[in-house]
Amino acid sequence: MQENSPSDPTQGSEVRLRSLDSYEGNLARRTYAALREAILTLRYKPGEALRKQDICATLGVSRSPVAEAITRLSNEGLVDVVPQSGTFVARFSMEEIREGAFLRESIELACAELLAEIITDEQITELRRNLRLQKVMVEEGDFAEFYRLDGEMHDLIIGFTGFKQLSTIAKTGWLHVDRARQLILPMPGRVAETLQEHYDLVDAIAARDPQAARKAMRAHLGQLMKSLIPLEKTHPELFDPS
Amino acid sequence: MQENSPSDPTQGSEVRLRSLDSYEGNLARRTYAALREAILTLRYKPGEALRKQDICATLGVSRSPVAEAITRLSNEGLVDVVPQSGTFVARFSMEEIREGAFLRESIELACAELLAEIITDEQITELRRNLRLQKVMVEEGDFAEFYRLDGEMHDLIIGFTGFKQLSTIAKTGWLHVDRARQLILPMPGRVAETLQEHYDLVDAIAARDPQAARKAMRAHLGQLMKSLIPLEKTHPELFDPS
DNA sequence: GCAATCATACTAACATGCTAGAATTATCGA
DNA sequence: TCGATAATTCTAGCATGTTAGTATGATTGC
Repeated sequence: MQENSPSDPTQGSEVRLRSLDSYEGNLARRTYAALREAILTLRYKPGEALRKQDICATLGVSRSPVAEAITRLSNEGLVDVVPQSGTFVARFSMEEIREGAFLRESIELACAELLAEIITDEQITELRRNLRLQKVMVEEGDFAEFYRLDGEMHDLIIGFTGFKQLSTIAKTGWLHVDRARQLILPMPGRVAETLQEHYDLVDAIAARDPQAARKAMRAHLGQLMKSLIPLEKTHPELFDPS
Repeated sequence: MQENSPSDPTQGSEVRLRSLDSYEGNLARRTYAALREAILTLRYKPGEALRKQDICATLGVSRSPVAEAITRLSNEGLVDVVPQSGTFVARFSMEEIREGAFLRESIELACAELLAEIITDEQITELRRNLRLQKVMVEEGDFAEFYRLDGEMHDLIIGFTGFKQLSTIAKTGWLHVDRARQLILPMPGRVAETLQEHYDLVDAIAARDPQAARKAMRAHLGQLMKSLIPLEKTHPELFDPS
């Protein structure tokens, strides 16, 4: 379990957290953001213990903001707090991943259906602009930027409904999916397929066809889940024993 | 704004919070539960300032658990924290209410659709048992118990999908709707209609008819929203200026 | 060598002191 | 009388001391 170099046991935690300057808000919020990013990018490994003292020392803050940050992470299910014992990065759970995908599907299906009635031409243009950028990134092989645009597109779709909080909720449920997705090496072929699925989805919305939008969204998320399921066998140590 | 009796300004806060013995978990969690209940039942009025000192004194705890509780309430949008100034019970916002209803509709539509394929006979029996109890409560005029059963039925529907967290998320979005619903005096006629809508919904699920289930769910939530919209005019002081 | 017990070193949880900033009130000036 | 300014009193946010419970490792008894 101990993966740090014996010669310098503190190094591991120092390099994993970005400086708080990178974030905004009060100390607690920034600490939360730093930890969250480190967990989602797997710089903190599932099952690993979270050492408050190290975190305090690394970030240069006291225990208060760290404690508040951990409380929030616990609410999101990214860490497990064991009373009087310790705090651990949550392991993956295929159950939670399925649930997060189902939640997002539920929300986006409803949004896509609603949008098919109310979407404006400008909004369609914005979606298509995003798609063009996605295409460029696929061609250039910049997968990181592609995934960022992917997330942005989903955000746009939800945001166009006019609801302000919905995107946050969809993303929170999506956290576990996103973390697991870090383990998948992006394969050019699959990424191209994903892009095509995005085209289908936007086309359906632009055509103001709710049924087609639903179908496209289902197919898209179904493909993603298909790529995640094998992870439980290839990385069993990162998953909840269940 | 000051509604307490001038002769005893502390009384107001004392009677509004139930003893922490009523809840379980650590102090912070119990404090959160007590405050949450008081806010949702409108014992704390929208717009009102939340006095930490009073809360500490009333519950007999220090500021730490109260601060953590308020942080969680802030995440849920039930209170607004103004830095270095104060914490206030969030006012109603028709926008948020609509959004909460949309979220719940999204989730339950997806659940109802899924259930139409996988629901078991025992689960249908359990839903029908709940409906019979609802009917009794309508006949006896026990609206509080009726609403409890209402919530339980929605929980059953979501729970039958096998997803564990979904119900929590649906409820969190529903918070604002539930709080606003406290303002509506239950009218026997409307409650009977609601019961009928519940029958329609369960019938559609039991008939394993996803389309009918969707339609019934839509109609049900649509009726509820219709009863909430007038509140903004009848209780403008409880709403966000927008 | 091995199991049970005890001491030590951790942790989360809670209490409390302190600080900077906002809001309110009181004071002053015209 | 009224407007501007200064003092007081709030608050959230942060730091830190304290406590109780857990896990680990050493020690003892056999």
